Amino acid sequence: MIETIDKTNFFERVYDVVRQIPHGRVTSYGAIAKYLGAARSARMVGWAMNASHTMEDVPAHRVVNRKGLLTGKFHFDGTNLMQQLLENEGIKVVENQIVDFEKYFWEPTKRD
DNA sequence: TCTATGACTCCGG
DNA sequence: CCCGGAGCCATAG
Repeated sequence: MIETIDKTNFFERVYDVVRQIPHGRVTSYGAIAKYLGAARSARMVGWAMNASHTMEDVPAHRVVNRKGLLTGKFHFDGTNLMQQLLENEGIKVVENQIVDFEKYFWEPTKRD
């Protein structure tokens, strides 16, 4: 529940949304930012993800840019760890880009 | 307080 | 869709 989150922490709001991403689905930074009411702060979402390393329940690998490109894969420990995690969820990834991105795309507002 | 930065996005060509 | 440029804004130093 977003309302129950400590709104003082922008990061935690992002983390909460990311945690709500269904298994086998992905979303974009902009979608999250928009859901948080800061559509122009997509970069902040990415920034928050950078700090998500301290979190364990934050599937940052399910968050990609609007093109479905794994822009943050280099921030993971392994070179292709992010891709492996996505493929493990049934998502096809080629050249650091999610195949049929629109098909796997998940919008926070839908929370399907 | 001010400046730099970024796992982004939008816009025009 | 690709490319270059501009905008946005929270956090770090």
